[in-house]
This record gives sequence, structure tokens and C-alpha cells, in this order.
Amino acid sequence: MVSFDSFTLCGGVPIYQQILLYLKRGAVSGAIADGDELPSRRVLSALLGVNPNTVQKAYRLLEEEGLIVSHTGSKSLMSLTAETLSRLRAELLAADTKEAVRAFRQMGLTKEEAVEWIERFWEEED
Amino acid sequence: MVSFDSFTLCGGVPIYQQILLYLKRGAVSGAIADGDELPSRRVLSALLGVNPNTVQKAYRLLEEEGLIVSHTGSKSLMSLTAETLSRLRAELLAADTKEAVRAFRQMGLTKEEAVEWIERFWEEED
Amino acid sequence: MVSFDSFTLCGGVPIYQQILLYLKRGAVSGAIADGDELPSRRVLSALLGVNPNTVQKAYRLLEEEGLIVSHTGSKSLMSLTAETLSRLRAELLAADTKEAVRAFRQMGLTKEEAVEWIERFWEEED
Amino acid sequence: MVSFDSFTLCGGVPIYQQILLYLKRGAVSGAIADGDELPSRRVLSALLGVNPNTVQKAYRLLEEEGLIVSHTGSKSLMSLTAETLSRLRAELLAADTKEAVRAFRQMGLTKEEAVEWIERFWEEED
DNA sequence: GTGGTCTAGACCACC
DNA sequence: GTGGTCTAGACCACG
Repeated sequence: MVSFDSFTLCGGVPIYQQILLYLKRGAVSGAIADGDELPSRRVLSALLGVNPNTVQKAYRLLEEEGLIVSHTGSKSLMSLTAETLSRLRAELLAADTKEAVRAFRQMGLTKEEAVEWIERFWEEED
Repeated sequence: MVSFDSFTLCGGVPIYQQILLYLKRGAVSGAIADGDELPSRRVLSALLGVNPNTVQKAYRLLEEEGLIVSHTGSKSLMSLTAETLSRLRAELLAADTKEAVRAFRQMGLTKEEAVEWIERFWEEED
Repeated sequence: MVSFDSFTLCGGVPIYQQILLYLKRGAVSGAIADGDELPSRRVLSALLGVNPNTVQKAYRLLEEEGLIVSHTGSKSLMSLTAETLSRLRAELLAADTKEAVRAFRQMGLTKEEAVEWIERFWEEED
Repeated sequence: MVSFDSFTLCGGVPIYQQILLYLKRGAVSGAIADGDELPSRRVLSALLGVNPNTVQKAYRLLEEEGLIVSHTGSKSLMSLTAETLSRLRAELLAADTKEAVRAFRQMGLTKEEAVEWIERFWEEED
């Protein structure tokens, strides 16, 4: 069963996208593997304190991408092929890194300063 | 006059927030200084190809934060004290770094891998 | 025993309501009579290829309307008095005719055109 | 402007489908013509006493079928070609007639009785 | 218990 | 003012 223990909601980004990204990133990290069971709509919505439909939207989009298989009346399962994983990894890393670099550069940081900030926050959140 | 030459719109984030962030980050980088003149709502909306109301909203929020002063019938000016700048710098850097670290950690990267990705993309976009 | 040979499922309407309507219309037509035995939930659900709970729901609603009597451990029987039948006949005919007339009139047909369409389809489906 | 004066909600059918059918049938009858303006989401939802999103769903589905063109910030217009109209007419007439005939036959009526009921209700609602 | 759909209200960008 | 999206709650068919 996929765990949402380390998941925390944050404002400014649609909730369903946060759930979506959490699952994609978990797949990239290996914490979520092919065939893993997902919490049901009700369970996860109760856990996160959001509406079941918000969870469902994330699940539906993932199913359209082929990352989830759902059968009415039974559990939803992750469906991750090797190709899917490598594609996901490339896409997500590129997107996140690009956004971070963009922000740092707009604020006038040098590459060294940016790296220093990353390293500082990395330790803090250990 | 504040330049928007290096401004590029990107999807998924409200436009008025992108304008807001662009000005705040420019202030942090020093590219935008206290007393700098802002383009009029009409001019900027035409320049960015967005609706004047969207620019108006960004300007209004900045004014509520005290980062802009507008005098009726005259131009809007950036209003940046030393305290404001240091506060902005701390807030923005913390927020952006935290988000980047969060993403990298969720994807299972080590600190060294994360730094490597940042450095790789830094060069690419030079 | 009530036969479901001429029953066909169609989309867009809840299945339990289709079962309900089938039995009511059969009663009105005389094909289903007072005292007729109904297939058990298990048998009917297998016959129609639907979930036993769906059949259960239809039977429960019919029982609440007094059109079915069930004795624990024995079969369910149709329970149709003369009054019930005439009421059903009036209700169903009025509802279906009203809906058809409404549709035809909304499409701008004259009474004669509507009748012509009914007659045409009547022959086709013989 | 398309009028909804003769529109009345009825239970048992999704509201968005009732709106959808009303517009299609109006097009078939000629009461609604190519280029006619539709009431805005807000206006129609207030008029019918339903949620704006329910109206929007009907409009969105019609737009996907090509029967409506919508531009953000301006009115939605009906878009009806001759081919579209003849297709709509055939589809709707077939569907409605088929459903009516099916109901009448299930109730054991003869063709003559069915026609008589149609004619009786036709007069009543004049 | 499961997933799927319908209705609902608030917010956003835009003309 | 317009249409588009996000979040929300109730109901349905199903295993």
C-alpha cells in the first residue's frame, strides 16, 4: 500500500496536482513500485482532509496517463513500466530543476550561491 | 524605467502572480531599485499580451504590500527600503529553495545529485 | 413464473429502475398477473448480468410500494389488486405519453407528424 | 437570444441533459437558429434555479459536438449547419419515437391505442 | 467496501 | 459582464 505519511499539503498549487506529483515523484524515487495498492478515494480524502472528488481527479488523470489501473469495486494499482519510469524521471527532474534555476537566476544569484542555498536547506530538513 | 525584456509567461501559475514575482525577484537581484518607474498598466498589458485588469491586479497587490507607490495622474514608482529588501530576499529564497529541495527529496535524489542537476541546467541556460 | 425474456437493458437509466418499470409495465399489459412468482435475486442477477444488490434494490422498492410480497425463506410473489392495476396503468401511460408528446412538440412536429412517426416505428419493430 | 420561457425542469433526468436536449430540439424545430445568442451561464442558471456549472456542462458538451461556439469574455452562439440539423433531426426523432413505442408495447397497447393516447395528450397540452 | 457521476459554490483570467 | 477551473458533497452501480 502506498503511504502518504510524508505528504504535506501546501497552498498555491491545486491539491489534485500535489497528489499527482507526489505519486509521480514517489515512483521516480522507487518508494512507489509497480503493482502497489493505492489508498481508496475515501481513505485518502479523509487522511488529507480534502474532498473525495479532489483525490479522484488526481487518480483519473494518472489513469489517463496509464500510471494507474482502476477497476470499479476493487483497489486501484500503480502501473509502472521501465519506460514510463525513465520518461517520468526525465520530465520531472527537468521541470523542477528548470524552475528552480529560473527563480535563482531572476534573483541574481550566482551558480555557487544557488548551490549553497540548496545545500543549506537540504541539511535543515533532514 | 523597469524593463520587462527578460520576462516570459509560463503556464500553470496565475499571470498576476508571475508579474508580482518578477518584480519582487528583480528587486532582490538589484535589477530593480527604489524609485524606479513602472510601465503604465496599458503599456505593460500591451507588452505582455495580457488583459489590463490582470496587470492592474498585480499592481494593486504590490501597492497593498507597500512595494509600489502610485500618485493619481502620475507614474507608479517602486518603493523599496533596506528592510523590505532583506525581508523579500529571505522570503523568496527560502520559499524557492524549500520547494526545490522538497521536489528533489521526493524523487529520492541525494544532495550531491540535486546539486549536480542544478549545475547542469545552470550552464544550459546561459 | 415471471419471464424476463423480453427484457433488455438500456443505458442512461438506473438499472434498478429499468427492472421496476419492466415489472410494472408487464403488470399493466397483463403479461404479469397477481400471484406470479418472481425469480430469486440470485437467478435474476445472473440472468441480467447485473449485481445482486441492484436486483435487491428493485425488489425492495417494489415491496415498499406493495407490488411484491416476500416471505422469508420462500419465493417473492406479485401482489396486484384491481385498484393497484388501474392506478399503475393510469400513471405509467400518462407519464410515458406526456414525455413523448413533450419531445415531439419541442421538436416542432404537428400531431399528425408525431402519429406518423409512432406508426412508422411500430411496424419496424414488429 | 434563445428563449427558455417554455422550458420546465423535470426529475429523473440529469439537468444538464435536459438543457442539452432542449437546445437540440429547439434547433430541430427551427425555434433556435444558427447564430442565435445563448443566455450566459449565470443568467440561465439563475433563471432555472440551478448551479452555473450545470449549465456550463450542457454548453461544454454542445461545444464538443460543434453545436455551440464560445469565446471567453463574449457570448456563446449557436452554430448550426444544414447537415448538422438534418442529422440532429434524424437522431432525436428516432430516439424519442423508439423509446415511446418501446414503452407502449411493453404495456401491451395496440398501435391504435398508442396513437389515441398521443392524440389525447396532444390536445390537453395545447 | 470500491470507483463513477451529478450538482453545487467560489475563484480566476479575460472583454 | 463573460467563460474556465478547483473544491466540495451526495448518490449510483458494483464486488
